[in-house]
Amino acid sequence: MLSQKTRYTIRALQHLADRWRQGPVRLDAIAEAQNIPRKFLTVILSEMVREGLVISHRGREGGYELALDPVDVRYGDIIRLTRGSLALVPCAARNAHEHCTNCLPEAECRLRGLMLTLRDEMAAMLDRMSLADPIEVEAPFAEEREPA
Amino acid sequence: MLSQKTRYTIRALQHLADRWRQGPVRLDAIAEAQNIPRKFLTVILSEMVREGLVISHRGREGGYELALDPVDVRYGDIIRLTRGSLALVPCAARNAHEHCTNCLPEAECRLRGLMLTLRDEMAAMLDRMSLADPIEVEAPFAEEREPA
DNA sequence: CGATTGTCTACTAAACTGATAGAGATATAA
DNA sequence: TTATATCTCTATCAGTTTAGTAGACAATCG
Repeated sequence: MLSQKTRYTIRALQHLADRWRQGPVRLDAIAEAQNIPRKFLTVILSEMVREGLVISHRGREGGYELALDPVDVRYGDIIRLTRGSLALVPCAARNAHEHCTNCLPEAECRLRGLMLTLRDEMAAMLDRMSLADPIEVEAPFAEEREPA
Repeated sequence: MLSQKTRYTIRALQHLADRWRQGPVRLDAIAEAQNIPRKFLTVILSEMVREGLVISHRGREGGYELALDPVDVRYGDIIRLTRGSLALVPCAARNAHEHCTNCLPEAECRLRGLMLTLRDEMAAMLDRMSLADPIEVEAPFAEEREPA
């Protein structure tokens, strides 16, 4: 699962991407439009500024804007940034590799083999899509109803 | 990330798959070979028995065996079972669907759109692979060394 | 019987997560 | 130069989840 924080981050960045080159967007505007707790969003956006993905302006008329063209911000990058890695298992991370605890030697671990392949497939897709892509949304699933 | 428990589960099932039709395998044998804490493994295997994936035999010469032909146990099933869902976000689960908290309406959420596509890709791969597949392992990555 | 092996429920310590508090820094403009 | 609007940073917190353990119990075999 992506953490709530990662999800907020992605939606905040999408919000900024949609307003690319339209001047700074205030934190409160993002929080309200995206339904993200205000205080939590300050933490998230400050982090994005530190990471260089977002530029901030203080004072009147201040706010946030994307530091890069949306087309250059790929979802894979965002997730790697907030989560450390795309992999579903530490030993399958290609960037932030770590050994798993209580595992087999990596050279023998089929779970690792499988998870590496999966990671690469996920990466291929997530690194193909950027904040500039119009993602088609899908209708919500029919609501499951409580058994009467 | 997959939880440690899910990883243990998968490796335990792989162990049983490798010994399919060779009689019951004792818990201690699995724990030792797969480097899984003994007591924790009891919890895991009992759960698998309850789910019907594994059959147990008590007493002398007892142990565990897979309840199905390994070819019929797909990785997607195992993960759905232990983790509830393959999706990276609750609203993108096709089986165990749940709304995300503090999100946009699902019909408008691009994060959901993206995560649904990703989920489907992951599912395609994980449901194609079964415990019977010989997964090619990959050499461990070169060790990063501490800066001197 | 008694040794062996699995089953079940409860419990716990540690880590993580989501969120908030509040003092501080900076920019603008009147 | 002061008032105000904004963002920034560090600390803290309560709740949940996770990994793992304890220990009494049940079944099977010889």
